[in-house]
Amino acid sequence: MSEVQLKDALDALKSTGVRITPQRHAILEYMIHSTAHPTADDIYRALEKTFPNMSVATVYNNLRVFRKAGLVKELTYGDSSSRFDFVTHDHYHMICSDCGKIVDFHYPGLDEVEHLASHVTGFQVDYHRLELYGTCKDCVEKPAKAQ
Amino acid sequence: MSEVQLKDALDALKSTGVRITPQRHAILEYMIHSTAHPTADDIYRALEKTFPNMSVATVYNNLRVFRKAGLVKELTYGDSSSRFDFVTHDHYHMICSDCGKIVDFHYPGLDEVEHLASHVTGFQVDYHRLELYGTCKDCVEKPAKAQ
DNA sequence: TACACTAATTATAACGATTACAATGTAAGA
DNA sequence: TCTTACATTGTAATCGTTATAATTAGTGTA
Repeated sequence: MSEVQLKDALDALKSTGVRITPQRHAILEYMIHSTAHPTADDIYRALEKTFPNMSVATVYNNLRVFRKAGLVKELTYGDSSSRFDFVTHDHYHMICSDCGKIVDFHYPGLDEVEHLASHVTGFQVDYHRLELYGTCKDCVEKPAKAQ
Repeated sequence: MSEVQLKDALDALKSTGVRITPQRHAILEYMIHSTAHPTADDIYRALEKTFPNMSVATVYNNLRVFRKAGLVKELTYGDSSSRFDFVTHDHYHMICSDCGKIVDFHYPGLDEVEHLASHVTGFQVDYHRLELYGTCKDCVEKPAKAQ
Protein backbone atom coordinates (compact mmCIF):
# COMPACT_ATOMS: atom_id res chain seq x y z
CA MET A 1 0.00 0.00 0.00
CA SER A 2 2.87 2.37 0.64
CA GLU A 3 4.06 1.19 -2.79
CA VAL A 4 0.98 2.82 -4.22
CA GLN A 5 1.65 6.01 -2.29
CA LEU A 6 5.19 6.13 -3.63
CA LYS A 7 4.05 5.54 -7.20
CA ASP A 8 1.38 8.21 -6.88
CA ALA A 9 3.88 10.66 -5.48
CA LEU A 10 6.37 9.99 -8.27
CA ASP A 11 3.65 10.38 -10.88
CA ALA A 12 2.52 13.62 -9.29
CA LEU A 13 6.06 14.94 -9.46
CA LYS A 14 6.61 13.85 -13.06
CA SER A 15 3.39 15.48 -14.16
CA THR A 16 4.67 18.83 -12.92
CA GLY A 17 7.96 18.43 -14.76
CA VAL A 18 10.09 17.48 -11.78
CA ARG A 19 12.85 14.99 -12.56
CA ILE A 20 13.03 11.76 -10.65
CA THR A 21 16.52 11.31 -9.29
CA PRO A 22 17.72 8.45 -7.09
CA GLN A 23 17.99 10.87 -4.17
CA ARG A 24 14.42 12.09 -4.58
CA HIS A 25 13.20 8.55 -4.85
CA ALA A 26 15.00 7.58 -1.66
CA ILE A 27 13.83 10.61 0.33
CA LEU A 28 10.23 10.04 -0.68
CA GLU A 29 10.46 6.35 0.11
CA TYR A 30 11.96 7.10 3.51
CA MET A 31 9.26 9.63 4.32
CA ILE A 32 6.46 7.29 3.34
CA HIS A 33 7.77 4.45 5.45
CA SER A 34 8.66 6.66 8.39
CA THR A 35 6.05 7.36 11.01
CA ALA A 36 8.39 9.49 13.08
CA HIS A 37 7.99 12.91 11.40
CA PRO A 38 11.71 13.18 10.69
CA THR A 39 13.83 16.32 10.61
CA ALA A 40 15.93 17.12 7.56
CA ASP A 41 18.93 15.85 9.46
CA ASP A 42 17.19 12.59 10.34
CA ILE A 43 16.63 11.98 6.65
CA TYR A 44 20.17 12.96 5.78
CA ARG A 45 21.66 10.57 8.30
CA ALA A 46 19.33 7.73 7.39
CA LEU A 47 20.34 7.93 3.75
CA GLU A 48 24.06 8.57 4.02
CA LYS A 49 24.77 4.85 3.95
CA THR A 50 23.08 4.56 0.57
CA PHE A 51 24.28 7.94 -0.72
CA PRO A 52 27.63 8.67 0.89
CA ASN A 53 28.09 11.77 -1.26
CA MET A 54 24.67 13.28 -0.77
CA SER A 55 24.62 16.86 0.48
CA VAL A 56 22.38 18.21 3.23
CA ALA A 57 21.37 20.87 0.75
CA THR A 58 19.87 18.17 -1.44
CA VAL A 59 17.63 17.07 1.40
CA TYR A 60 16.46 20.62 2.06
CA ASN A 61 16.03 21.39 -1.63
CA ASN A 62 13.92 18.34 -2.20
CA LEU A 63 11.83 18.78 0.88
CA ARG A 64 10.99 22.20 -0.48
CA VAL A 65 10.16 20.72 -3.87
CA PHE A 66 7.90 18.16 -2.21
CA ARG A 67 6.29 20.81 -0.06
CA LYS A 68 5.48 22.97 -3.09
CA ALA A 69 4.05 19.90 -4.80
CA GLY A 70 1.84 19.31 -1.78
CA LEU A 71 3.42 15.96 -1.00
CA VAL A 72 4.84 16.82 2.41
CA LYS A 73 3.99 19.27 5.15
CA GLU A 74 6.54 21.17 7.17
CA LEU A 75 5.88 21.20 10.91
CA THR A 76 7.35 24.01 13.00
CA TYR A 77 6.38 23.13 16.51
CA GLY A 78 8.84 25.08 18.59
CA ASP A 79 11.78 22.73 18.37
CA SER A 80 14.88 24.22 16.85
CA SER A 81 14.42 22.29 13.62
CA SER A 82 11.44 21.63 11.40
CA ARG A 83 9.89 18.21 11.05
CA PHE A 84 8.42 16.89 7.83
CA ASP A 85 5.32 14.83 7.36
CA PHE A 86 4.24 12.92 4.29
CA VAL A 87 0.71 14.05 3.46
CA THR A 88 -1.78 11.22 3.45
CA HIS A 89 -5.17 12.33 4.61
CA ASP A 90 -6.01 15.04 7.08
CA HIS A 91 -4.98 14.40 10.62
CA TYR A 92 -3.83 16.31 13.65
CA HIS A 93 -0.80 15.97 15.89
CA MET A 94 -0.45 15.04 19.53
CA ILE A 95 2.97 16.21 20.69
CA CYS A 96 4.90 15.17 23.78
CA SER A 97 6.32 18.27 25.48
CA ASP A 98 8.97 16.13 27.09
CA CYS A 99 10.54 14.01 24.37
CA GLY A 100 9.12 15.65 21.23
CA LYS A 101 7.40 12.50 20.01
CA ILE A 102 4.56 13.20 17.57
CA VAL A 103 1.58 10.90 17.22
CA ASP A 104 -1.13 11.29 14.60
CA PHE A 105 -4.79 11.27 15.42
CA HIS A 106 -7.95 11.88 13.48
CA TYR A 107 -10.89 14.13 14.14
CA PRO A 108 -13.73 15.25 11.92
CA GLY A 109 -12.93 18.59 10.33
CA LEU A 110 -13.21 21.94 11.98
CA ASP A 111 -14.86 23.66 9.03
CA GLU A 112 -17.18 25.52 11.34
CA VAL A 113 -14.24 27.25 12.98
CA GLU A 114 -12.92 28.27 9.59
CA HIS A 115 -16.23 29.82 8.61
CA LEU A 116 -16.54 31.76 11.82
CA ALA A 117 -12.99 33.04 11.60
CA SER A 118 -13.46 34.14 8.02
CA HIS A 119 -16.57 36.05 9.00
CA VAL A 120 -14.97 37.72 12.02
CA THR A 121 -11.56 38.60 10.61
CA GLY A 122 -12.35 39.21 6.95
CA PHE A 123 -9.61 36.81 5.91
CA GLN A 124 -9.93 34.38 3.07
CA VAL A 125 -9.24 31.16 4.97
CA ASP A 126 -7.21 28.44 3.28
CA TYR A 127 -6.56 25.83 5.94
CA HIS A 128 -5.91 25.33 9.62
CA ARG A 129 -3.55 23.52 11.92
CA LEU A 130 -4.39 22.03 15.27
CA GLU A 131 -1.82 20.63 17.64
CA LEU A 132 -2.30 19.12 21.06
CA TYR A 133 0.43 19.14 23.64
CA GLY A 134 0.88 16.86 26.61
CA THR A 135 2.97 14.02 27.92
CA CYS A 136 3.21 10.56 26.41
CA LYS A 137 2.90 7.40 28.47
CA ASP A 138 6.64 6.76 28.46
CA CYS A 139 7.46 10.22 29.75
CA VAL A 140 4.74 10.21 32.40
CA GLU A 141 6.58 7.34 34.02
CA LYS A 142 10.02 8.93 33.78
CA PRO A 143 11.13 11.50 36.39
CA ALA A 144 10.63 15.10 35.30
CA LYS A 145 13.65 16.89 33.91
CA ALA A 146 14.50 20.61 34.23
CA GLN A 147 13.03 22.93 31.60
CA MET B 1 -7.19 48.17 31.94
CA SER B 2 -3.80 47.31 30.49
CA GLU B 3 -2.47 49.02 33.62
CA VAL B 4 -4.07 46.26 35.62
CA GLN B 5 -2.55 43.61 33.38
CA LEU B 6 0.87 45.15 33.85
CA LYS B 7 0.49 45.31 37.60
CA ASP B 8 -0.72 41.73 37.75
CA ALA B 9 2.19 40.59 35.62
CA LEU B 10 4.72 42.42 37.79
CA ASP B 11 3.16 40.98 40.94
CA ALA B 12 3.23 37.51 39.44
CA LEU B 13 6.91 37.89 38.69
CA LYS B 14 7.76 39.28 42.11
CA SER B 15 5.96 36.44 43.84
CA THR B 16 8.22 33.95 42.09
CA GLY B 17 11.34 35.82 43.12
CA VAL B 18 12.05 37.48 39.80
CA ARG B 19 13.54 40.95 40.08
CA ILE B 20 11.81 43.85 38.41
CA THR B 21 14.33 45.71 36.30
CA PRO B 22 13.59 48.70 34.09
CA GLN B 23 14.18 46.54 31.02
CA ARG B 24 11.73 43.89 32.19
CA HIS B 25 9.18 46.56 32.98
CA ALA B 26 9.56 48.06 29.54
CA ILE B 27 9.40 44.76 27.68
CA LEU B 28 6.26 43.73 29.54
CA GLU B 29 4.67 47.08 28.96
CA TYR B 30 5.47 46.95 25.27
CA MET B 31 4.04 43.45 24.95
CA ILE B 32 0.84 44.34 26.71
CA HIS B 33 0.21 47.38 24.56
CA SER B 34 1.24 45.67 21.36
CA THR B 35 -1.35 43.79 19.36
CA ALA B 36 1.13 42.82 16.67
CA HIS B 37 2.67 39.66 18.17
CA PRO B 38 6.17 41.07 17.95
CA THR B 39 9.40 39.19 17.33
CA ALA B 40 12.31 39.55 19.73
CA ASP B 41 13.89 41.91 17.27
CA ASP B 42 10.74 44.03 17.05
CA ILE B 43 10.88 44.49 20.79
CA TYR B 44 14.56 45.22 20.72
CA ARG B 45 14.21 47.91 18.08
CA ALA B 46 11.16 49.45 19.71
CA LEU B 47 13.00 49.88 23.00
CA GLU B 48 16.42 50.94 21.80
CA LYS B 49 15.41 54.60 21.93
CA THR B 50 14.64 54.26 25.63
CA PHE B 51 17.48 51.82 26.38
CA PRO B 52 20.30 52.59 23.97
CA ASN B 53 22.58 50.12 25.71
CA MET B 54 20.18 47.24 25.96
CA SER B 55 21.41 43.96 24.52
CA VAL B 56 19.42 41.63 22.29
CA ALA B 57 20.34 38.91 24.75
CA THR B 58 18.37 40.74 27.41
CA VAL B 59 15.26 40.61 25.30
CA TYR B 60 15.65 36.90 24.68
CA ASN B 61 16.53 36.17 28.31
CA ASN B 62 13.49 38.00 29.58
CA LEU B 63 11.12 36.55 27.05
CA ARG B 64 12.22 33.17 28.33
CA VAL B 65 11.68 34.28 31.93
CA PHE B 66 8.20 35.50 31.03
CA ARG B 67 7.45 32.32 29.15
CA LYS B 68 8.42 30.17 32.11
CA ALA B 69 6.25 32.35 34.33
CA GLY B 70 3.34 31.76 31.95
CA LEU B 71 3.04 35.43 31.05
CA VAL B 72 3.83 35.13 27.37
CA LYS B 73 3.50 32.45 24.74
CA GLU B 74 6.04 31.77 22.06
CA LEU B 75 4.57 31.27 18.60
CA THR B 76 6.55 29.32 16.03
CA TYR B 77 4.54 29.54 12.87
CA GLY B 78 7.08 28.67 10.24
CA ASP B 79 8.62 32.10 9.86
CA SER B 80 12.32 32.27 10.53
CA SER B 81 11.80 33.97 13.87
CA SER B 82 9.46 33.34 16.79
CA ARG B 83 6.72 35.73 17.70
CA PHE B 84 5.64 36.43 21.25
CA ASP B 85 2.17 36.93 22.58
CA PHE B 86 1.14 38.28 25.95
CA VAL B 87 -1.23 35.77 27.51
CA THR B 88 -4.62 37.24 28.27
CA HIS B 89 -7.42 34.78 27.80
CA ASP B 90 -7.59 31.92 25.36
CA HIS B 91 -7.80 32.85 21.75
CA TYR B 92 -6.71 31.51 18.41
CA HIS B 93 -4.72 33.02 15.58
CA MET B 94 -5.63 33.83 12.01
CA ILE B 95 -2.40 34.18 10.03
CA CYS B 96 -1.86 35.78 6.64
CA SER B 97 0.32 33.49 4.51
CA ASP B 98 1.34 36.47 2.43
CA CYS B 99 2.44 39.19 4.85
CA GLY B 100 2.61 37.26 8.13
CA LYS B 101 0.04 39.43 9.88
CA ILE B 102 -1.57 37.71 12.88
CA VAL B 103 -5.09 38.52 14.03
CA ASP B 104 -6.70 37.14 17.17
CA PHE B 105 -10.11 35.57 17.22
CA HIS B 106 -12.14 33.76 19.80
CA TYR B 107 -13.93 30.46 19.66
CA PRO B 108 -15.45 28.35 22.39
CA GLY B 109 -12.96 25.75 23.60
CA LEU B 110 -12.18 22.53 21.87
CA ASP B 111 -12.21 20.44 25.03
CA GLU B 112 -13.98 17.65 23.24
CA VAL B 113 -11.03 17.25 20.88
CA GLU B 114 -8.67 17.06 23.83
CA HIS B 115 -10.69 14.31 25.46
CA LEU B 116 -10.86 12.25 22.31
CA ALA B 117 -7.15 12.64 21.65
CA SER B 118 -6.27 11.63 25.17
CA HIS B 119 -8.41 8.52 24.83
CA VAL B 120 -6.96 7.54 21.46
CA THR B 121 -3.28 8.28 22.00
CA GLY B 122 -2.88 7.58 25.70
CA PHE B 123 -1.27 10.98 26.20
CA GLN B 124 -1.92 13.18 29.18
CA VAL B 125 -3.15 16.28 27.33
CA ASP B 126 -2.14 19.70 28.65
CA TYR B 127 -3.31 22.18 26.04
CA HIS B 128 -3.78 22.71 22.34
CA ARG B 129 -3.00 25.22 19.68
CA LEU B 130 -5.13 26.07 16.69
CA GLU B 131 -4.00 28.28 13.85
CA LEU B 132 -5.86 29.27 10.72
CA TYR B 133 -4.05 30.30 7.58
CA GLY B 134 -5.30 32.39 4.74
CA THR B 135 -5.00 35.78 3.11
CA CYS B 136 -5.91 39.08 4.71
CA LYS B 137 -7.99 41.71 2.95
CA ASP B 138 -4.98 43.87 2.13
CA CYS B 139 -3.09 41.03 0.52
CA VAL B 140 -6.07 39.75 -1.45
CA GLU B 141 -6.04 43.05 -3.29
CA LYS B 142 -2.30 43.06 -3.95
CA PRO B 143 -0.87 41.07 -6.89
CA ALA B 144 0.48 37.65 -5.91
CA LYS B 145 4.19 37.34 -5.38
CA ALA B 146 6.42 34.33 -6.06
CA GLN B 147 6.74 31.75 -3.29
C1' DT C 1 21.71 4.82 -28.91
C1' DA C 2 23.83 9.29 -28.72
C1' DC C 3 23.17 14.35 -28.10
C1' DA C 4 21.95 18.37 -26.15
C1' DC C 5 19.59 21.03 -22.98
C1' DT C 6 18.33 22.03 -18.64
C1' DA C 7 17.65 20.83 -14.08
C1' DA C 8 19.72 18.53 -9.96
C1' DT C 9 23.51 17.58 -7.00
C1' DT C 10 27.47 18.66 -4.52
C1' DA C 11 30.58 21.24 -1.55
C1' DT C 12 31.12 25.06 0.74
C1' DA C 13 30.35 29.61 2.29
C1' DA C 14 27.07 32.75 4.08
C1' DC C 15 23.21 34.02 6.80
C1' DG C 16 20.19 34.86 10.59
C1' DA C 17 18.01 33.63 14.85
C1' DT C 18 19.13 32.25 19.23
C1' DT C 19 22.20 30.98 23.06
C1' DA C 20 26.50 30.71 25.91
C1' DC C 21 29.91 33.00 28.35
C1' DA C 22 32.50 36.11 31.17
C1' DA C 23 32.76 40.59 33.02
C1' DT C 24 30.30 44.33 34.93
C1' DG C 25 26.36 46.44 37.01
C1' DT C 26 22.42 46.66 40.11
C1' DA C 27 17.96 45.34 42.91
C1' DA C 28 16.70 44.42 47.33
C1' DG C 29 17.08 42.47 51.94
C1' DA C 30 20.04 42.67 56.36
C1' DT D 1 25.03 51.33 53.73
C1' DC D 2 26.71 46.77 52.55
C1' DT D 3 26.44 42.60 50.52
C1' DT D 4 25.22 39.09 47.52
C1' DA D 5 22.99 36.87 44.18
C1' DC D 6 20.82 37.84 40.14
C1' DA D 7 20.58 40.81 35.61
C1' DT D 8 22.56 43.02 31.93
C1' DT D 9 25.88 43.75 28.46
C1' DG D 10 28.86 42.74 24.57
C1' DT D 11 30.57 39.41 21.98
C1' DA D 12 31.50 35.00 20.30
C1' DA D 13 29.69 30.61 19.26
C1' DT D 14 26.12 27.50 17.64
C1' DC D 15 22.93 25.53 14.72
C1' DG D 16 19.41 25.16 11.17
C1' DT D 17 18.77 26.63 6.74
C1' DT D 18 19.77 28.89 2.27
C1' DA D 19 22.72 30.82 -1.56
C1' DT D 20 26.25 30.16 -4.87
C1' DA D 21 29.02 28.23 -8.38
C1' DA D 22 30.86 24.28 -10.50
C1' DT D 23 29.99 19.64 -11.81
C1' DT D 24 26.94 15.89 -12.87
C1' DA D 25 23.07 13.54 -14.72
C1' DG D 26 17.83 13.07 -16.23
C1' DT D 27 15.03 13.10 -20.21
C1' DG D 28 13.12 14.34 -24.75
C1' DT D 29 14.62 14.16 -29.47
C1' DA D 30 17.21 12.83 -33.63
